[in-house]
Amino acid sequence: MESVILQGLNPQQTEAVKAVDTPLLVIAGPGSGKTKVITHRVAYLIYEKHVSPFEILGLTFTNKAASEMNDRVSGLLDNSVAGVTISTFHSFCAMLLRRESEKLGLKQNFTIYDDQDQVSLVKKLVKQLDIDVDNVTPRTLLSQISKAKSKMVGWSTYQENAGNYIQEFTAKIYEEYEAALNLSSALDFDDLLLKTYHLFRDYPEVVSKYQERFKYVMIDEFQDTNITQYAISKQLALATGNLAVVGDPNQSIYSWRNADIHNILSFHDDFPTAKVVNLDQNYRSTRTILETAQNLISPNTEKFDQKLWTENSGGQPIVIGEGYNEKEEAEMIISEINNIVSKGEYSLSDIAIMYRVNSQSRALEEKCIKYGIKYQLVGSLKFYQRQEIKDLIAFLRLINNPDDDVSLLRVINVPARGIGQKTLSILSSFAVNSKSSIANVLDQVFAGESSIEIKDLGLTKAALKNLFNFREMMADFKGYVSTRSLPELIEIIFDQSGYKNHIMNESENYQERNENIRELINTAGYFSKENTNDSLSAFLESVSLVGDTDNLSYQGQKLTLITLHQSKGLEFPVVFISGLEDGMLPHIRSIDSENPSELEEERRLCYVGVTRAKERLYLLRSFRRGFRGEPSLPSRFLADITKAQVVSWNFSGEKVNQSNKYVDYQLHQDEHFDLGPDYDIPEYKDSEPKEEQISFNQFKVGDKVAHKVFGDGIIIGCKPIDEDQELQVAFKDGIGIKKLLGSFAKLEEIN
DNA sequence: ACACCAATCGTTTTT
DNA sequence: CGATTGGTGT
Repeated sequence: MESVILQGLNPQQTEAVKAVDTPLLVIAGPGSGKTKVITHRVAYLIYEKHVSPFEILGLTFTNKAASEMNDRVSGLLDNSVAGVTISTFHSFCAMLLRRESEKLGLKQNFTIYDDQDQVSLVKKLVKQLDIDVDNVTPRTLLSQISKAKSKMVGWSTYQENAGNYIQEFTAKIYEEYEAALNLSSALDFDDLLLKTYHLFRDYPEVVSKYQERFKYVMIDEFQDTNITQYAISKQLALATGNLAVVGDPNQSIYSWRNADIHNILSFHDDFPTAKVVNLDQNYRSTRTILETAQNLISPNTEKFDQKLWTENSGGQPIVIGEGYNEKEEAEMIISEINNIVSKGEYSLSDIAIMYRVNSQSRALEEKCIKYGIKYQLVGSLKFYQRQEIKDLIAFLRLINNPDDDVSLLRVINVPARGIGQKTLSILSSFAVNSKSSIANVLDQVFAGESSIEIKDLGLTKAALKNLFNFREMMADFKGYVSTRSLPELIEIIFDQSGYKNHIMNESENYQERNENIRELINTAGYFSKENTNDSLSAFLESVSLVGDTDNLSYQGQKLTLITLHQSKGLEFPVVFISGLEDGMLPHIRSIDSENPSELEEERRLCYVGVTRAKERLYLLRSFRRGFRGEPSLPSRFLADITKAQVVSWNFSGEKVNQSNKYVDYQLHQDEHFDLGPDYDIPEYKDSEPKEEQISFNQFKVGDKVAHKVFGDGIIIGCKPIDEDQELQVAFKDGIGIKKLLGSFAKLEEIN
């Protein structure tokens, strides 16, 4: 058995798999077989050490990672794995808190506030306090609060240590914010972790229960954990000392979300008996790419000493190119993709374009449309963040937890019910003063439960009537929870709340919004089918923690457009990184910051992108970017890539859409491109390129078409020529590949 | 209370 | 340049 489990593992991987009775730190370089080690280690525990699957806990940071680990483990273990707990930190904690809720005086059906909810709450609090502080936005306040929470600093401690006016203000908001969450029976993401920590700290019998249950704890992407998460891990693993953490400090790119790179860097100090395994053989990339990555990362000071190596061949040189502006840069990228795909060297699903900020995708998308290239934009507009979805979810949350004021305020006047700002601010301030939720105030007003005199509130008759109707409507909805299925319930709310009519009247994107709601109803249907606990509360939790129906999978032949952050954990044969300019990557904020570790993180971000590539890597930059269009310097990171590894894109100001000439890159000395610090801003020789018109071409690669003479065929190439397009079509029946001009060919699309 | 218009604003990454 | 905020008028 042992031989089977350890088969195909290299010595370091084997060492990591077999180290099961000691703290373990695995430094897993990119492409070093990390997932393999984790899954095989689980198998080893179960089959070799006869550990029950129930005693194994795997924690990850993202849902993607959790579900991937789940798939890999169950693939390896033939379903005998049933019982291994693999989940994200956040959902693990949420599960725990629901189970132990009464100990913390928490309602079991607490609501989880996401980013948007938090912002709207903080905005409301700022307004209530009526203090104006310049340059302090709700977002700034929230990020400070979140930072404190992820370091386990409560509001009172924060207040004691406040050293200036802004911090005092923040402390005040922090205090109010906590009170508001409490009143609404709501937890934010940080609370899920923090309350779990408190639970373990204050209830020894609880922590020992879970220590006994989970004797083997593994944490993936350990470099992304924050202080609280690490503290929880220690609480869990204290009894056995059996904590295995896997990660790569060089891929720590989430410090802005309070991940602490020191967790992994000083793990060995916390656990002096820990075995440290260094996975330094790379199986993913060509030697050139790997060496480039190494050169890129080596100036960093906060890192683990690791020298990656590979048995892979050298492969192609890295391609570096510059466009005049972002449009030209996009043109270079997309036409090159079109080129290598038409030549059959790669398919679209082999290729990814990565960038620092989401807004960079726009220029790329336009060119994709122009060339008829299918693409998928990873995670830009999150399904559950869309307005109509959030609105309907808010109704559901309110049914589940009437005290959830944020959700109430969100939907009480959507669609318009004549409950305006005046009314709401009266209710709100009354609720604050009486330390109760708004729903509670309404109960008191209409159910006559207490001393609140209607006239004392100063509400108009119309407002009262509208409030009464809203309350009745919510009560009706609540009645359906036990009698109808989840999808039916959503359908009823959609219809009877007037939301359906509401979005129909906004005919602009009625179709799209309606489809989104259909999608939500479908999702609810799937959820009911697949989960034994299909309660409303469970559904809402899955919505806020599991989030998107996992990135729509990689179906079909599509080019991937993705941010560098999101690319972590993925790999592609061909990778383009766009925007290698100072100010973009590294981002301007990290350059301006007096904290040098921010710059190091940008470097790691670039490193993550580079190490996604298996065979070919293109690094692109643009001379002018954005609407300001100011000239920019090449990214300082480029200076750390040696010229020996690089080939310049032979593009020197010619019109881009003429031919594929510039794709024919040849090694040449290029004065145009100087990696040194004395870089001169190049003069662009031609006049500003004309605005290209985006013509909506009829055909794209992959379309099936019929031709009068040649018969049926499939489009394999597609090159725009002015308003027209030159098509390469592979016809059936031995006719072969023909080049045709779109406007003359009279092709018909067939299915 | 609501709809529309103007001005402003601030530009990262997200469980 | 785009989205969001604020103010206006009905």
